[in-house]
Amino acid sequence: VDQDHTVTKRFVEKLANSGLRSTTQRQHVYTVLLETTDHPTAEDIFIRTKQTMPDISIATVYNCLDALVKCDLVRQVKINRGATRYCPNMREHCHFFCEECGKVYDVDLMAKGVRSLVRLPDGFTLTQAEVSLKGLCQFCASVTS
Amino acid sequence: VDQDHTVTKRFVEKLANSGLRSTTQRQHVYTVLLETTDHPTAEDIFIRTKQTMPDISIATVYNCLDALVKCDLVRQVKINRGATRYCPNMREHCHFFCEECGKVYDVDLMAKGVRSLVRLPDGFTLTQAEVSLKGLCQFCASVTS
DNA sequence: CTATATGCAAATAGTTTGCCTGTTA
DNA sequence: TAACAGGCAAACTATTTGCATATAG
Repeated sequence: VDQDHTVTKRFVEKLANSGLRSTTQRQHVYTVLLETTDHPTAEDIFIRTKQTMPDISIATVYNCLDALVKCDLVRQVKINRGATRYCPNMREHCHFFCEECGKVYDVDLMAKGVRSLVRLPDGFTLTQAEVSLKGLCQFCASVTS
Repeated sequence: VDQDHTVTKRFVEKLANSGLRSTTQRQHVYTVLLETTDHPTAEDIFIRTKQTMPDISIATVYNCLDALVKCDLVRQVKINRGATRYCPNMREHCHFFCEECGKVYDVDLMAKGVRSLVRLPDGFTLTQAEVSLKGLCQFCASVTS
């Protein structure tokens, strides 16, 4: 529908702003990400993207993800020592990692935002801030061990 | 000196609290970490630890780091898509990653702390919070490209 | 003593690279 | 029609595992 057209236009513009091109592969990868609620790894995204685009390669998935990160359509989420995860939600929020079940949850931040917390030394320039939390999710916490 | 004795005692206790043993290797790895100002990777730590303990293996370094993280003597720092880094500074602070030179800087947080920023959903239990920042350090920012 | 930790080497992720071909603006 | 992006396979880097031996409590 029309929403689709808008997304596509924004998509092309965002990429162009960073000197990057809109390609079929980048569109598919982004679509896959928008459909996820979990925070998939490059491998997860590769598998899901192959459903609509069987010939895509893992190297291209990495390339697409790098492009989407560079133009601020997607952000990387690093939590444990495993694979990097990706998140298409660019609104300010943070990630909660459950140490028991391994799930990653989006958690809202209070109004003031991350920047209010930090006093950068003179001359430092901030482009991105990320907050990540660890603990037990409501389900795992209730299973008192 | 006496400080040494104190550190060792705290070290043994911290490990014991988590049901872990104090070993020569864990002591050396921790000592190496305490001597660093940068935020070394497991590989960096391996190389430095070999200077005082030539027979240590990389698998043991990972084991030691996991043990030190588990008993809260050390924290992991994950920033880019490369190797995990380690930090022996457990006071509340965050990490600034310079996108140009790749250095990691410690940055203080304001008094309120990270927890004031976050409203966890009911039933969630928080054990650790980490803030990481990206941008340009004062040196790289001044070299306007 | 015995559970826990180490050393080694090989296995397994996770990510990047190079080179040639295809596609976008 | 350039410059940029994709496909493939191989290279590389980061981390984990299994098993025999050593060591801490």
